[in-house]
Amino acid sequence: MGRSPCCDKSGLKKGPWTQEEDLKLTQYIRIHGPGNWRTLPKNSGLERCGKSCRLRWTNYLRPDIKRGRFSFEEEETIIQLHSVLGNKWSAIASRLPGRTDNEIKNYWNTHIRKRLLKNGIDPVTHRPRLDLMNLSSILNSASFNLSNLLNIQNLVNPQLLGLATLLASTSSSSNYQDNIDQLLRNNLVYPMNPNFNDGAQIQNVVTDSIPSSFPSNQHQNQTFGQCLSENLVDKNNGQITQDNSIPSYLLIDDSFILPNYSDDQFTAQASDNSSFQPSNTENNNNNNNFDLDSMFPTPISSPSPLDSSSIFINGSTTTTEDEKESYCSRNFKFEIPESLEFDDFM
DNA sequence: AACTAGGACAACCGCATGGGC
DNA sequence: GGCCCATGCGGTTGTCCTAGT
Repeated sequence: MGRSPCCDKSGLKKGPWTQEEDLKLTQYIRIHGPGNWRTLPKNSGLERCGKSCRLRWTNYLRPDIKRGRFSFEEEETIIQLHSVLGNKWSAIASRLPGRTDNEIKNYWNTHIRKRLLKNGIDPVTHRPRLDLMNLSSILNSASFNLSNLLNIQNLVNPQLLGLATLLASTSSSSNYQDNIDQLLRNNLVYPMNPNFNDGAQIQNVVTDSIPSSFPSNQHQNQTFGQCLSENLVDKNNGQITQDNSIPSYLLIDDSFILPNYSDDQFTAQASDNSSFQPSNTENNNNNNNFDLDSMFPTPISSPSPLDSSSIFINGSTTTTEDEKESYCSRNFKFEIPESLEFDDFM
């Protein structure tokens, strides 16, 4: 049986479209409008399959298509939507005016997906790659001395990996909130301000939840935090809430700053070159599962006290390459020695 | 300058879906 | 309800371009 072809393909042209063909198609649609794709080629004089005409029109010739490089905001939107919708490119495209599903799909596969992989994020689940996370236990294993062999200890902080593993693996357990709360109590993470499409709705809430010890009054225009979904924030009390539908890496990667600590405090460099030195409040939690102080040692590989990309400046729309590059990896940078095959971890 | 590998993106293919008859 | 057709969708392939050697 099998489905009959959409048109008789014998003698029909395939491959890249010529300017002449584009002109024919555009002029025909300008007069008759899109649709009736099966009969369009015959009526317009094109030796193309109707399906091919439709694709050419919808993906390339349509006048409302926005061409050119994706903006930082568009990229954020794609990542966010993909974490919720998966490979529903048309659904994602419907929320990005001027962008086609094909364009978004290509951009995902050629840019975003690779960047996520590079930064240890599974592009399908949007969670940290647990196989990478297992490096933590491997590195801590007394019977396994690869870290010494490769001098990798200076590149990967096992405890940070352990934290990520915990957050990822306990996303459906009650411990999850405990761990987040613990980090918040110790000012080791700060809820971040959304700079996102629906951010305005939750901006105030998140701002309110910034620890009082943080000298935010010095920087009226800058609030800290990133919360990619209002589901993460209880609008009534500003508390971070657990939502199992949100991939846990978002909580880690995009919802919290994991500052680099040095001498029990961290410094941060803002875009206006002013610096922050929030006080480090007392750690009153005696039930630490982690050695929190040592979780954020002197920056592992970054020369600056705190990678400036870890600060998300409210309202900032700057899109430097560094910012883009760091978007998916503000907190977890798995720097793998060149001598180590990245594919070995996959 | 020539060649090659990899990236980027346009286009294709097969299947799914929905509406009309 | 079943069939056919038009269209939509997502995965894959093909082609062009560019950087590196």
